[in-house]
Amino acid sequence: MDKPKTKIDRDLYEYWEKSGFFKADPDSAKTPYSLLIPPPNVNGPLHLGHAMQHAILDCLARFKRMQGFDVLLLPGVDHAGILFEGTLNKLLEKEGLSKQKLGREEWMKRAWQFKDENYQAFHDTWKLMGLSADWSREVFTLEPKVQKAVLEEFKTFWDQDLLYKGAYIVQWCPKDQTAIEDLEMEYEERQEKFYYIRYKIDGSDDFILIATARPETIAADVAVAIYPNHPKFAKLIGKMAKNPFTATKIPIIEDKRVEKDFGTGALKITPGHDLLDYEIGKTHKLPILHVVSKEGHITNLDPNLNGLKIIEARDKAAGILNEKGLIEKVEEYTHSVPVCERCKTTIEPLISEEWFVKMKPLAQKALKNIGKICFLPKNYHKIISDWLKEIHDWSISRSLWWGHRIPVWYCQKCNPSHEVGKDKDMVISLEEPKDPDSGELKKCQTCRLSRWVQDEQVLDTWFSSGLWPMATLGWFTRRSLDEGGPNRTKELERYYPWDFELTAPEIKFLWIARMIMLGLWFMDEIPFKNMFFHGMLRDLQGRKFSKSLGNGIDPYELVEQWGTDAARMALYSYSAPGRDAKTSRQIMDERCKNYRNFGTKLRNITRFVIDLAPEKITSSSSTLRNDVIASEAKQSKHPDERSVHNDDRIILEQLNQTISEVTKNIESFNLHLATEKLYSFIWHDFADIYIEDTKNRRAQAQPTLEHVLKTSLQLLHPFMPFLTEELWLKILSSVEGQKLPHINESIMLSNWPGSIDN
RNA sequence: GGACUCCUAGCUCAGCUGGUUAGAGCGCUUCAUUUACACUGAAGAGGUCAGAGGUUCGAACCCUCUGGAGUCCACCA
Repeated sequence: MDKPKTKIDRDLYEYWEKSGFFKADPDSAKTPYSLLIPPPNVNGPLHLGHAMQHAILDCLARFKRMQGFDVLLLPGVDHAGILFEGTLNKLLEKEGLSKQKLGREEWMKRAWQFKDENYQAFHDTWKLMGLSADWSREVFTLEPKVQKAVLEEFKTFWDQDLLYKGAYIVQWCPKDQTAIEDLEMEYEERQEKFYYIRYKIDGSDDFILIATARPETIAADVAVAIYPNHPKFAKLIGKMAKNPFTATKIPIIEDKRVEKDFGTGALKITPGHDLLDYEIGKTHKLPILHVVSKEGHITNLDPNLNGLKIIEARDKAAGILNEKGLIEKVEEYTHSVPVCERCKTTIEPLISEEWFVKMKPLAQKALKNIGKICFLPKNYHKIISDWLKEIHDWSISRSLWWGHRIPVWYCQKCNPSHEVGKDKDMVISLEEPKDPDSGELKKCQTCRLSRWVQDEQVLDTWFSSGLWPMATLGWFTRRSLDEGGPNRTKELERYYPWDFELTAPEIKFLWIARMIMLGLWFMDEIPFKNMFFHGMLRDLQGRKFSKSLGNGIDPYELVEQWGTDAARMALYSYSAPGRDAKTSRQIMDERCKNYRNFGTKLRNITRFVIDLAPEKITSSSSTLRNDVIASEAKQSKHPDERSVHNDDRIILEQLNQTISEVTKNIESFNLHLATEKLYSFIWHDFADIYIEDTKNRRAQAQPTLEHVLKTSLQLLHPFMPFLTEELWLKILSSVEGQKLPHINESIMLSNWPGSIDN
């Protein structure tokens, strides 16, 4: 029974799209209003959160269009580097395949295939939701347009000395085989053993007691550090301790970063595998040893543990120490262990060659200007500012295949170790570097050969996503970089900064803060005027929806069962800015059902008002039609002043109040309040009271009935686009007896109702 | 350790800058019985707005404290 309705929705969508109603027009004389769709990650299907985002964006877009703005609702998709690669590799694993087995070329083929599948699914869902986006401007983050923007970003950073490459300690995910940044980690509470180990003092029977959770890394210990003036250990300063595994002499040093009350107050220093140790090692100019490989195995630095996985090595190391009588005691303790946010693998801090961006100057500029952005809820201003104040350098390289490959080429002969610097044999370029004049391959200035190899790594996803507000509008696509032509497209001039952007709070730093910094840095202007953080939908126990928990709610199923409009309305009821909400399939069904019923009510109202109109007022229908077509907002004039019944006056007053309240609430992004008002006005004020009261004076009330109905449809259209359009066209065709909609009669083109000035 | 948010009817949630008897949906009770609409209508029960104190003529809303739930950031040798 719902099938034909879905069919009508699809037809309507096609009608809108073909008529070009979704398209922005940069040449228009209208005031622009721009909304940027946060690009969903192309690694999996859209979920309820996406559906809510799309419902909100679409509502605002439709509202602004009706208000007479030139609306740009720009869609796009993110390649989602590490996330996508992880998902695909898991799929390949099931087929018995892997990255290594396939090789880069074949793997990339599969990757693009997988991307296309998801992409198609996105489009289906978007259209099903009624998203009125300008499809002609859709952007994918790996397309040439974005590549050029990314190149520009990279090159500019390089020229400004904000970019560096080097071997530093990083958070390494052994499963994904790449460095990740702090924001991509989370912590898991684990119960582990805490070993108290004796490090012998060289040339004495004395020892220094050290507490550690990682005995397997002892071979890479290069010092023992105590906090300054430790009452028990201070006398040992200047002496050497002996590494329990390698018997190497290691110095005992003082450093105030050691906590006196943690463990024994003495810390083993392993600069190769711990962030704090790395810092302390740097200060004291200690060597760096590697005992954990990028695969998460012990290296040959420790012959006893060589090749073992971390966990195995830990037990064995403890065993060996125990045999040597070096373990004083073992405690059980719980602490949080950093894991990869994506694959939950334990992170191994280790030294790796990576690229970094110096963020201080960008953050400072952002801090100066962040006040120009209107955040909803407004406390996000503080949250993001606080983070910006504490910013550290951004590690932007990832050892993946899926993403923007770092646009740096090294001379194979002169720069085999891929060193980086103004005086090194390297070139920044998307393609194999060419000479701009001859078009031939560029020659290395040292060896005059043209054998270039590109950097193996790709850029962090957010390096490109951070440019989203600019790249989508053609930032730096108008000129090649060497030409110096205008870098601002018409679109960029017109639609940047964006009027509205929204997102889930979980990517406020990864994405939003980056966009703010990059936008200000490159455009000298904030990227968006209104930044809306919606709440997170959670299950009834307050957990996030996730595939692994299997507690997700498929928006597609809701739409199938209750219709798009009903599903949208249910989502608006959860859209209060920044408010998390608990829900379940059952609760979503209840709400959807309620709004499905509301839709039916509206359908019945229309049947009553239009289909069952009294015969004698056929003549007034032409008035209605003119009214509808002209539809000047201010012209929602009220019908026939002379015969105003008191009930008419009341309903028109209520209508007026509804208009101003709904308008105000949409403008302040309180969609949940707008829908609530419309619901109670249409159902209770209009249907239950007014319509009932007009039954004994139907003919007299008919013009008011039609007027209120028509205006209600308009007010409701941004929220329930399909039903309102269907009924709107029905009203028109009932007047002229036509069946098919004529262009320019869509409710989308009607003007937003204004309240009548009394 | 630092920051933020929340606790309102059985359930899920609204309640703008403090202002008359605190709202919605679902659920519940009673009635109406084919009405444009049963995907309905009418009537109703149900809340000392987490607790305590304070400011105020007046507090669900502002301040302080306590309790509970959750999120984020930092850290856990």
